[in-house]
Amino acid sequence: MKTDGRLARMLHVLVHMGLLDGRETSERIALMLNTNPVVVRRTLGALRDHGIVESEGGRGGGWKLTRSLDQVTVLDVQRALTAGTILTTPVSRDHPSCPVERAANSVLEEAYAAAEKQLIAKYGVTTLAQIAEHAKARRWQRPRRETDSGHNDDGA
Amino acid sequence: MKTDGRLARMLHVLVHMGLLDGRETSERIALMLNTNPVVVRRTLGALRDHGIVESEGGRGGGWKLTRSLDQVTVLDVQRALTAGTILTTPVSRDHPSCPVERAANSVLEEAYAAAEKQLIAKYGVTTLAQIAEHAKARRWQRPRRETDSGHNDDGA
DNA sequence: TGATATCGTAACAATGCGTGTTACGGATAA
DNA sequence: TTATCCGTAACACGCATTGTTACGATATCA
Repeated sequence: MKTDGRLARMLHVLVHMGLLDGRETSERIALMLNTNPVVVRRTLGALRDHGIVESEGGRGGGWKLTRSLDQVTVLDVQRALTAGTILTTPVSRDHPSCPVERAANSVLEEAYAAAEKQLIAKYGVTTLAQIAEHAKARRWQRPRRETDSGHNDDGA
Repeated sequence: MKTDGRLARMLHVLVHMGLLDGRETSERIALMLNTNPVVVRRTLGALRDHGIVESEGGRGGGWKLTRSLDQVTVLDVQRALTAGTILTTPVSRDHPSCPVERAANSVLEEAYAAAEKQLIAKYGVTTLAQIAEHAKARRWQRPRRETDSGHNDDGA
């Protein structure tokens, strides 16, 4: 199953933006995410609509966080990306009036509701600042090699 | 995101098979699942490989449960369908050596691991017999209409 | 004013994976 | 020997994210 990589990408890049603390163009951000500027504008656009970042056009324009890293939770980003539920319950709709199918679906729905509740709880208490701290801790554990410029490409 | 409907379908049809308690052909099962026989054979084949059902070819052949409904859990079915994890953690792999990306991924992995643990716990204690009971209870709450033959089509 | 840098967005191809279909070979019972 | 059924290959389809190209709008700088 192909997963939706937007949340991970946004967490990644928002932390970078917070650490760099400046206005970044979609071009530079695309390099961080190993993709192209249009994808960046498309996805960051959703975050802008929810007040997490702001964008400015024209020369010298780009993207900037509207709050500090400790004031944005993973849940904020998730909600900005998709309105509804996070997990999609794998129900069947082959015979919607069949009591057996409904009973089977019920079990799955309950299980997924509980799982998602747990996800949301975790997302709600995790800030981007914590991710940044986590990243710094990792960096210290492994001494830097060559030029260490925040994000490095992986010889891909 | 398009979900994998196999688990729900298998739960649905296994309960029917347990209640009917006979050998069912992929053709008849396909009608229950509103699909075609090849899809049924394909999916039930995975369950057969894990000892949940058995199949027999030739005239009078078909599919049958190898155990009673109270001896098959939702987890058994899930495991038969997919070997690895149930949920797919939505990590990014844009710059695998970037500490920020790794830190973001870590958060997601932990959250999903906890959510999946909960799912598994629920799946492990839920048997097909319980689903069958649930279905009966529903049936009783709503008086039957017309001919009630286990599974009815939905005028689709 | 004109050149340049950036965003905003439409349009369309590529990708991945479960699903749907057709086809055909093998096996089993009447 | 014939009628069923399973087993499996092969290929098209649906659907959502991602990738790409293109072009218009806007803001800055000389």
